[in-house]
Amino acid sequence: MKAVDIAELAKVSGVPASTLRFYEEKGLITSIGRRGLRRVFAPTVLDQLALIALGQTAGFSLTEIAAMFGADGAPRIRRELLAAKADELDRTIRRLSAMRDGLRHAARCTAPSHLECRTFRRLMRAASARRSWARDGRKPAP
Amino acid sequence: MKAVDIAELAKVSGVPASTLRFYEEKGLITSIGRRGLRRVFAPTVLDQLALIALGQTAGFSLTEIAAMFGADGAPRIRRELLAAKADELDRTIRRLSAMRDGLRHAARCTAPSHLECRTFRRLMRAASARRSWARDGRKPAP
DNA sequence: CTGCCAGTTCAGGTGAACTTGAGGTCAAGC
DNA sequence: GCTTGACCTCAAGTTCACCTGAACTGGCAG
Repeated sequence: MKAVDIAELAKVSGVPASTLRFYEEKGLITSIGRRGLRRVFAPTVLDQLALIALGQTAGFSLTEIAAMFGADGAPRIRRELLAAKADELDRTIRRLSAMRDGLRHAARCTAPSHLECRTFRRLMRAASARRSWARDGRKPAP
Repeated sequence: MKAVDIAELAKVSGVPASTLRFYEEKGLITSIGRRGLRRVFAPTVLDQLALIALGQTAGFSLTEIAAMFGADGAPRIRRELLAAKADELDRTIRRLSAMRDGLRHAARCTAPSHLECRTFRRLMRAASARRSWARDGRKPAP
């Protein structure tokens, strides 16, 4: 496996050089050395980048993702963390699904104003209720 | 219906006073007057706040939400916009579902490193591929 | 040897959605 | 009448994930 410089890495990964530098500064990736001033990366960085992309899509912050790499750059992922994120995603998905259905309904609902549509108002209440207990961190009793 | 001052509105709506002021500045809500210095709001603002919360959960930005109110504060929502957002949500949901399933698998997968798990690598590839064409705005041919 | 050009560092900017802090004001209670 | 405390304004700060620009450096072509 041969080393790649930042331009090549940017090209094959699709990640802009500026972002690669930013990631290195944040400790998400590591350059294996320099050729002159130029960073040189091991090809395994591609895996790390893919992992970063994955983590982002899953909703992890860059800081959280950084914590998932060992000093060697190999992923050290706690499985409970993954399960927890999966559960979180599940909740998000449920919420978004309700939202999508509500939007679909509202889109074809014939009430003169959306405010007069029951489904729409139910959604509105749900959304504001969610915010209320998101503010103080507790869910009201059902 | 009686008017409410900002403290009361904050209490019943769960939205901090600072946020209410911010929303007013952004044109999302309107105070009906002042009592001394204090803002006084019409109770209908509660509906607007609920609508804002709804829009946010649906993924609209505050600017987009602002555009959904007429000058009178009554919602003027283009139905096509709702349908479009519903479609967008649909795509998001699909993506997140795949992610959730992948995470669940990875959480109980017994491969020594996640990098050696097929499912995990498939997810990784999907995530980086998605980013690549998100960067230049086109989806590769299937 | 010289000059080019793609890389480098470092400071600062972006935008979204708010929050915080300093200093000012006013209606109400004593 | 004076104090108090909640609200006011305006500027600036915060977080996240980057991007931009200016000034600089070094390998390589000629």
